[in-house]
Amino acid sequence: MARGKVQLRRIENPVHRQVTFCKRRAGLLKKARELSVLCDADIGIIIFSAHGKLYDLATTGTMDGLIERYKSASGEGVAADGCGDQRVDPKQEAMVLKQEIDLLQKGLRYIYGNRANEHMNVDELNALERYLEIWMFNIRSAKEGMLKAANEILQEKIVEQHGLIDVGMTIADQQNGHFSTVPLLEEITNPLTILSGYSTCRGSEMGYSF
Amino acid sequence: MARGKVQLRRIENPVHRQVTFCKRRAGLLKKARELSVLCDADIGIIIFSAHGKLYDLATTGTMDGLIERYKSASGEGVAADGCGDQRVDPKQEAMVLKQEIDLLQKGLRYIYGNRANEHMNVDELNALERYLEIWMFNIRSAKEGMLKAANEILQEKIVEQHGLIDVGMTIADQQNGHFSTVPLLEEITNPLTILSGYSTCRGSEMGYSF
DNA sequence: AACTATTCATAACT
DNA sequence: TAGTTATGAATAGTT
Repeated sequence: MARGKVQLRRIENPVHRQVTFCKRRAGLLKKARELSVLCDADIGIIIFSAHGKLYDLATTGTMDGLIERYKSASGEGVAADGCGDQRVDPKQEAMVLKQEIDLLQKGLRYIYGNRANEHMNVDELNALERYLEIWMFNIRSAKEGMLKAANEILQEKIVEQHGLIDVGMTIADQQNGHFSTVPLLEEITNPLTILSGYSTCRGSEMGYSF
Repeated sequence: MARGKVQLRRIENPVHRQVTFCKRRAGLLKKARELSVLCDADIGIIIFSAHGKLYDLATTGTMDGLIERYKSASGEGVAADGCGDQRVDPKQEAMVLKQEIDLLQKGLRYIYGNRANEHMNVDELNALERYLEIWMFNIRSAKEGMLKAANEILQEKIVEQHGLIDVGMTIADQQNGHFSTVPLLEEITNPLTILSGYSTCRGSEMGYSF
């Protein structure tokens, strides 16, 4: 690296070794966070110092979530795959879901809990923000779908009862919350698919008015 | 890096992203091996690519061994809180938090899971949306706070170094993610208090620019 | 896959 | 323990 090429062997001087450990550990975690953000990867790192102290990083959710995902992914092996690209393995999707929940719980603890015990860096905050934007988009889509369904039912009833077509718009109040029994939209495309790679999602930019 | 500074955000071009993923993944694993040898540390790395493919490294023994060690090492000492935040009844706040998490988990299952088994009515969707807006507001506030703190530090350094007051705005890059060690804002007013009853929260309306 | 111009990480030093 | 600097490494864009 600097001021002399490094030999790839254990540093004998304990002081030098400790200093190098701190610096390189920070560098390694930084690199991991960068890779995670740049390439949309989920990364977990576990480091035990020579004296047994634990340092860890999970770029997505929690380490436990990543470990579970690791166990299911590595257990199956690559061997008997056969069938080509099944786009979504339900098991892995469940793992991703768990990670998202973990991240959100961490965010909640951070926001409402004892802040001294929680540390979220900018990367984690950005990831959480991205999830929240996606979820909000879905929720608003769902509400809009319920509104449309309700209006269609209203239209049908009006046509039945009056024997003519209502030329005006029938708009149910979006805020009145009385559609509890209306079935939910059957298909809301998974935003992680259709929106993957988007960075900012505002309702107005999506053509919706909320 | 090289030939132009990299922006710390997801690489949009899939080809570039894939190439960078391969290069940086190799670099990360190399750094981990070096740290392990130089400083006598035991390191495990788990990487899931954006498409779910697993890459891993265990510098000592197996990943499973490291995971076991991680679980026993990290399992200790989350319990004793003691010094809580006295402004609100901790018990009640915990209940509220749990309810929020339950609602969010339900929302997640609805969005990503088997929709047939989940039923959310408009009231629940509205409540969830409100929570998401509040959380997003908090997240953005937190990010802005970190940005301000970073800028203050930069300002101090500039003043120190040049012995005069900088009249321009110093804006740190919000995306570079290098504020991990900046202490988080001590006070973010609880939005459930200040924002209760608000219906729509847009960054632009709050005077923030994201 | 190989090549560089650059930026980045860091070993030695303070 | 923290900050600076000279130098080696990593890598983004390119071929």
